[in-house]
Amino acid sequence: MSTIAKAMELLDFFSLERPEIGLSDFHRLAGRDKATTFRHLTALESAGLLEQNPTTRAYRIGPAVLRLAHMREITLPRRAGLRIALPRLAEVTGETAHASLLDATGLTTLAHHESPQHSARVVLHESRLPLHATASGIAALAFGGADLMTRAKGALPAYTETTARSPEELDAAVDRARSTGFAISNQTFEQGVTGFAAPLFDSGGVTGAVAVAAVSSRVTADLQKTILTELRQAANAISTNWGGSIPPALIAAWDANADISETVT
Amino acid sequence: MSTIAKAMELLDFFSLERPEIGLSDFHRLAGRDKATTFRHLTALESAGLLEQNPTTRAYRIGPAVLRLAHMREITLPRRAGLRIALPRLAEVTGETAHASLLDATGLTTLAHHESPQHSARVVLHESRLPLHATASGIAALAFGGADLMTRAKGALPAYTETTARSPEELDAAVDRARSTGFAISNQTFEQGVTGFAAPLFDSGGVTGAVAVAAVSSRVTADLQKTILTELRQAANAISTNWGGSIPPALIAAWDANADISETVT
DNA sequence: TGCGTTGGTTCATTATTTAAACCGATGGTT
DNA sequence: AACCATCGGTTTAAATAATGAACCAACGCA
Repeated sequence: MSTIAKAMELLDFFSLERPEIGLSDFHRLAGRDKATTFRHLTALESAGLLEQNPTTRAYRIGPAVLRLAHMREITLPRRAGLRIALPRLAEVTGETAHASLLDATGLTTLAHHESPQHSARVVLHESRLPLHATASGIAALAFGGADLMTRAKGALPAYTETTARSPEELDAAVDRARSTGFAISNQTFEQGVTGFAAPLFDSGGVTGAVAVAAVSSRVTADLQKTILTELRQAANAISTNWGGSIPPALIAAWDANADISETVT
Repeated sequence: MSTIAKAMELLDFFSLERPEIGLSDFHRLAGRDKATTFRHLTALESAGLLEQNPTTRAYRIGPAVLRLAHMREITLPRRAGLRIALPRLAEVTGETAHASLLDATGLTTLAHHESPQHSARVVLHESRLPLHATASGIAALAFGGADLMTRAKGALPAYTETTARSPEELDAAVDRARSTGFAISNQTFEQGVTGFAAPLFDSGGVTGAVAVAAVSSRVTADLQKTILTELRQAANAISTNWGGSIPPALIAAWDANADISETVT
């Protein structure tokens, strides 16, 4: 592994729950030598990707990422395309809608919108979504490249009792999504949450997914039909906005299943 | 120089004007070997900090920075503290207000607000501000550490005829800012723009600057007085919001110069 | 006092990075 | 159609930079 990759890995240890990490913690988390870890951290710091809390000396995300993120959003607007579609999706379905962006290792939540309709609604707290355990991930896998699939099969941690545990189970879920045009996950990532997702495309192919996270107990055949109809429209609108288009195979899958509305098992 | 630092440097070549850069361009810009550059780029890409435009194969900022920026903004809100102060500053002065964040190599614009009062107003198009040529930079230098100053003196590119060209000129400008509590730059970065700035503090010291960019021809003794008064209030409000406080030396400087209102030379 | 932390540093050993040359593909020119 | 420049990407011995065990100093605690 390159030293650059090793240094970058350190960034992955940050999360909303652990926004600041000290040298010794990094040393333990990464399982690398303390001196090595220290040099990596200072290198990242001098680039502005990290900074030290002046009182605790713990490391946290630095200001440079704000500049980079700003630049990306200006030159490659993604959030803008969600501003209409996502609130509508949340409002019409009465559930939580979110969109995420595909990268080398998984999905990153870009934006989400909660419906004010119900007091009980799904609240998202993870910004990184695993490919194998979420509807969004399955949707992306179903219409993404083969390399994505092999990477997804590399590790299959179980989040709930219904998470796909083997490559075969994952294949089955992905095949189902490919033939219906939607991924539906019944509490595979979080208890009590049923996910519905459709893939998103830009000019280069699959780049993410749009999804509805519904309270499982509220999902009826009717609601499911509404969600899927709306999801199809949202995926269309967002993909168009991103300079992509829905591939013929997906349109065919959607059309073939337009009237079928089997409820979640 | 560490290979990590070399790889990170590549990120600095991106700008709003140059949002996508190909391998050969990087090779030329960085002045490093093509194979080396390639390895750095792929390393950054696999970490998600970069991604390739699928059609042109050129590299651009990757989706991982969105996740990191999101996390930083959630756990260490900076923009939130500007939402009241910046619009007020723009409205009362009738000019463009902006705030920027200090990192290892310069200032990054965090947010800006233009006054609707005049049709002619300063429009910012640079997100990176040099320390030696902007009011914001001088303000940060005046109340920042010595290491910041040595770094600023490392390179002194001239943007206009009045940009500080020598370490001595820079020292003079910084000393002036230190004794008055404000940095005032007369067209040192862009023709026709006069900058007024005050430093911002968090719990660890100087972290940025708040500034007003005014159309030079409009600057009168009256307007300058208004700007400085408002700037002082804004710097106070924002620093407090960021968990910092104005150091006694700066309060003293402000108080000593409260009634003096020498116009820009 | 002594123990267990913390963040940070040193230096011989080792492994990775480096750069020149090379490759195939693409695109524009004559 | 042959040519030439340029593109992204790959291969090698040689050089440089990364590594990790041991070591500091400082802090908190009993």
